[in-house]
Amino acid sequence: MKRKVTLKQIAKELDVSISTVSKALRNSKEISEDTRQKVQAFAKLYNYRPNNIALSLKNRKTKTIGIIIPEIVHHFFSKVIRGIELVANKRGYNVIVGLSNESFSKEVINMEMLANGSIDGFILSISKETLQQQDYHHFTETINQGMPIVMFDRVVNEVNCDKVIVDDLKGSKKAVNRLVEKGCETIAIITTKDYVSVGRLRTQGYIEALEENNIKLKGSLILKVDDALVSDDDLEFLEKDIVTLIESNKNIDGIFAVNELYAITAMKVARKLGLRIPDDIQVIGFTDGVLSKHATPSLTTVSQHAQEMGEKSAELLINNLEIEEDEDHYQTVVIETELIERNSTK
Amino acid sequence: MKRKVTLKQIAKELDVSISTVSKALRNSKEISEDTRQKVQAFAKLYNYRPNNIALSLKNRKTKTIGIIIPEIVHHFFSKVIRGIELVANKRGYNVIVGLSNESFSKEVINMEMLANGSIDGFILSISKETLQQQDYHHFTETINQGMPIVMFDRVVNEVNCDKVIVDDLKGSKKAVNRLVEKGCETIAIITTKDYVSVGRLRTQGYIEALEENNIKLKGSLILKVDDALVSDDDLEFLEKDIVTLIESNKNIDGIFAVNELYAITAMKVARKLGLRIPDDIQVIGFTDGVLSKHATPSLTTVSQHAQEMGEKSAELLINNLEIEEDEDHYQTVVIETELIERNSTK
DNA sequence: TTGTACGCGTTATCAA
DNA sequence: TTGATAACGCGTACAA
Repeated sequence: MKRKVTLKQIAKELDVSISTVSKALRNSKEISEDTRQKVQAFAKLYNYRPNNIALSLKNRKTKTIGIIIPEIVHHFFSKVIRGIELVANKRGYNVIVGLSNESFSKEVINMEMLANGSIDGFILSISKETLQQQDYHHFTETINQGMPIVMFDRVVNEVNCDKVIVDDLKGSKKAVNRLVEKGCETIAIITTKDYVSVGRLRTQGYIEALEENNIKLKGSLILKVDDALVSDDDLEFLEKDIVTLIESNKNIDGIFAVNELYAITAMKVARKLGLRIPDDIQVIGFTDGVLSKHATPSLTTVSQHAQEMGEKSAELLINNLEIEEDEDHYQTVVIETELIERNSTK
Repeated sequence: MKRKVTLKQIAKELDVSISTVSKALRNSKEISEDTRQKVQAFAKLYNYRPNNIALSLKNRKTKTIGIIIPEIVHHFFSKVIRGIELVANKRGYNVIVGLSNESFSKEVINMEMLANGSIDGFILSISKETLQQQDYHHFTETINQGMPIVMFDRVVNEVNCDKVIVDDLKGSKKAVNRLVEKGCETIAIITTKDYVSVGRLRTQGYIEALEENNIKLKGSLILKVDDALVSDDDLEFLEKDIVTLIESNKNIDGIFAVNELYAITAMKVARKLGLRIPDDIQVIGFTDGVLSKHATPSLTTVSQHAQEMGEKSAELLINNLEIEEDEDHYQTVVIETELIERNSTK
């Protein structure tokens, strides 16, 4: 087993000083052609690579980005990671991932763990618990210590930093407008409780779209779900709620769901009730995941361009890191949504 | 903006030496109660945290695990990551993620990047390109340098290290046996080309199960797909292949597919051809992802226990890291599969 | 009880 | 052209 070699070992072996070796390897022309070649040959032979940790310590930067997300088993978040990783790698950065599991304390602990020198900056999406508690001190403290943060998707006005968001409002308006165009007159929405900001915005988009189309808003057409369908039981409750929704509004001909799972569950329930999609009811979802694509019928959906969000977030962070610029010049980038039409609409 | 404070700064501020501060913070009883309290109070006030990088350099260990996977936008892999992260965090480790994107060169580059001091060990699943080229020198070299590797799922005999695998053979036998039990007599398989080891093993399980049930093997019932359904075009080809499969074997009453996508595509095609599931054809897949659960009908599937694989991998690696034990004592842990019965079988 | 010195691996500065 | 030294931040053996 040949352990990693260090400058010191090479120096000892070749009987020169450490600094000579270092310079020779970096092609400094202070060093004679002769020793340079000798050193480089030796280094190559023993496959010398500078130790990242030592470099990090010396340079006071790690070339590593910390990602904190609520959940990794989720198409949206994994796509964002892919986007981040893509540009991070291209620009010579690594990516270290922490999961908050939607918990405030895990979010705090994870951030503290990484903030102590392991990374140069954060890209994160806020956990639900944090959003509920509205306690954002760990973010502001991190920023105050000079460590930049880029927030994506689940962001919050209280924290001053770069942000990358989806235009949820506009996206859901697009969806509802399309349903109207396709002839729907009674459009229901299946959404989350309001503390999830994206849910709130998408609900608002629904409301505004109806207004703009002069369709009267009806409270019974708005189904607010308790979110986080983790267990199968939750799913059953959702199904029952949807049954009620449809049965108490017999003339529903369009459903807009703020996520994929709500949408395909709605389709499933509708079909069970003998309704046909898209003939009797048209459905549009939000989020472009696997379920939408492979459901039968495939689901028309508002794509959030998750990977692009990741790419943009990484660009923002790295620019911030590398271009020592005026701080407080934070920007919020809005990623446009795109309506992907498939077979759940006419 | 108050930057992170170091021992040196505290020492200077309190007019004591650095080592006094260090000792005081670690509750060394060499230090007088008096100064200890003073130092700790100050440290708390300024929220002192030791710098991870400095610790890593000093201790020659980073408390960080490197994960290299082919693809993160994939239920199986993200679940494995979740498992790894879970036990890693519990044992005080962080997790750094590199994506090979199924490419040999990206796998090599990513590993080199991380191997130079950034991490203590690897958990990885081999990229397809690497499997095809059968070039495993980067793994053996890494191991030779004293950096442990745990491979999961896509493993290879040529490399000597800890491994965590699914019992693909037994899992697919379970599936096929179940189809037989449920009355199927003509069972087709949709699988990958043989260089993907899991595909090969699952195919083999299919063959053995048929033999054990005295069902004659028929070449035309084996559909080997070129894998990696990335584009929509690929998917169309797959659908056509399945159409051919079913139409040229009119009596097919069971399909075993080695992954989720193949399985639900098969269901889709079958339905298009006017066949009913599970009445006319029963289908079983492999991998327990979202598609299986939410498809209509929901898919009976062989669960791989991805999260458990991740947990086990992390345990193996960390044990290896922390218990300076006899090397060459590598083990291969087999995670049992579980048949989850849903509605695509009778 | 406190402080000095050293080493982890590297690079930069300055001296020889 | 080469080498010694300091510094990045920390912990610890040893000296005071």
